[in-house]
Amino acid sequence: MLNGIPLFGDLNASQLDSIGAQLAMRVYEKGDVILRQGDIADSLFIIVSGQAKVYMSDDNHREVIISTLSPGEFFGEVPLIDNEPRSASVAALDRCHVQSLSYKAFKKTVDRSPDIARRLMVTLAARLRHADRQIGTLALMNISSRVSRALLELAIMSNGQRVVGEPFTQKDLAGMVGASREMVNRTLRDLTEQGFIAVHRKSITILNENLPISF
Amino acid sequence: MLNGIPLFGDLNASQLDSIGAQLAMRVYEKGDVILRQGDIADSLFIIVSGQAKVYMSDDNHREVIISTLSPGEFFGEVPLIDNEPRSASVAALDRCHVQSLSYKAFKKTVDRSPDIARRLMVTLAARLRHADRQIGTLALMNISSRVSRALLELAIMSNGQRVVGEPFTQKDLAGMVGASREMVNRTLRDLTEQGFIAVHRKSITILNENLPISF
DNA sequence: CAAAAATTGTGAACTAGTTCATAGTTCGCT
DNA sequence: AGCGAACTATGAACTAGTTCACAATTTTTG
Repeated sequence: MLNGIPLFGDLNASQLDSIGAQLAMRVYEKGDVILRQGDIADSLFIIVSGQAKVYMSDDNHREVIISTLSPGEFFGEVPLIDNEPRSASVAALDRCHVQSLSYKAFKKTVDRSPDIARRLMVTLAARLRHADRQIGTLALMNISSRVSRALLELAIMSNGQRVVGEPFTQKDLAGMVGASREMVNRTLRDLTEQGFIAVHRKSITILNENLPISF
Repeated sequence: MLNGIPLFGDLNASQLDSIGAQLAMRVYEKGDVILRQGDIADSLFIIVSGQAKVYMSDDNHREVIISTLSPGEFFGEVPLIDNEPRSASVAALDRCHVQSLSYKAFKKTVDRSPDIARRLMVTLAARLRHADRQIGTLALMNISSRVSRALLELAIMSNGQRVVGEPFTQKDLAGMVGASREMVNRTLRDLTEQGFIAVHRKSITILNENLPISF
């Protein structure tokens, strides 16, 4: 969602080999924290399978989800650029296979393939756009519109229908739109009653693209 | 605030000359729109004097201020990277002198001085951190905390005191914290009564760094 | 300097959203 | 298959914040 460009997409075989030697693969179970806000950083991560959430939380267990990550996406790159501690935490939404690459190794790779620097920049730009839109949404829209917007953003095509499937719970949705879990529940009920969506088990199907988003 | 690194800080004289030839200076009066959300972009801007706001607005005249820009800072660079339309508008908060540089010319410059690409990236990273923090603030904190946070962020040292001066009105502050103007007014009154700040004319002095920011 | 425009200040009514409490469901596990 | 944990659902009481209305003050402009 954040960015469809695989970071090491079309390197040649020997380039991939030399990176491959530096990559370490790890498996995280649902709920496992992959990296933590405030930590000193020295590596970058790439999601191979599963999904993860980027989030910040406050003293009292409340949490905002800043974005979600899907296979092919990388994260943890910002401290590489500015040498500051990690600005958010990342945790697995379901079982994840994640590769890590030390900044040291990554910098070497960038030197060999300046095209990767460009991809990094395109990704940063996409994230910035996304974040700014989110700020606008939080500041200007009511909860029902924010939920609608989140659904449209999370939905993927499946059998010709837009569906928001696992691993997203109502609590996750609440974290994404900055609202209580109860309000998300009531909004989903209303959208269902109005025929915009259908909820089955853990998946939500969008029946009508024109979800009510009002300012 | 977003970034103190001047974009063309230490180019040599001939490099600066060749950019200089491409720069166009313009003056904008308070309130003038410098660029507009949705526009196709072909240039980058650098603030020489004055301050500007980056904002998004909805159908009904409500507006969120995403960030403010001070002399030395540049803006409008995101479409250069991803070729998408402008994601926000920028308007002058007071009289501004702004230089514009076409993407074409900028790209040429980047080729000559790869260090500029690095600075661009550092700025993007800073903006992303700032935006993410803002998302967290909007989603997790109450208005009084958001106002306190904004004051601390906007304050500059002046005669050994932290002061938020012109050109910020209560309406601007409201846009920055995603709240109504009235609530900002009431919060400022409360903070004054509690001895945290002092308001004189259009400037706010912070008397006690420990403004009440609670989650 | 006077009139107009913008900004600030505040009370009162309203409303969107939270929080709490509690029950019903589904999930995951041994 | 059965039990505990997590998730979903919903009503009711509460509260933070909005909106409206209007007055007072400050700033801008002819």
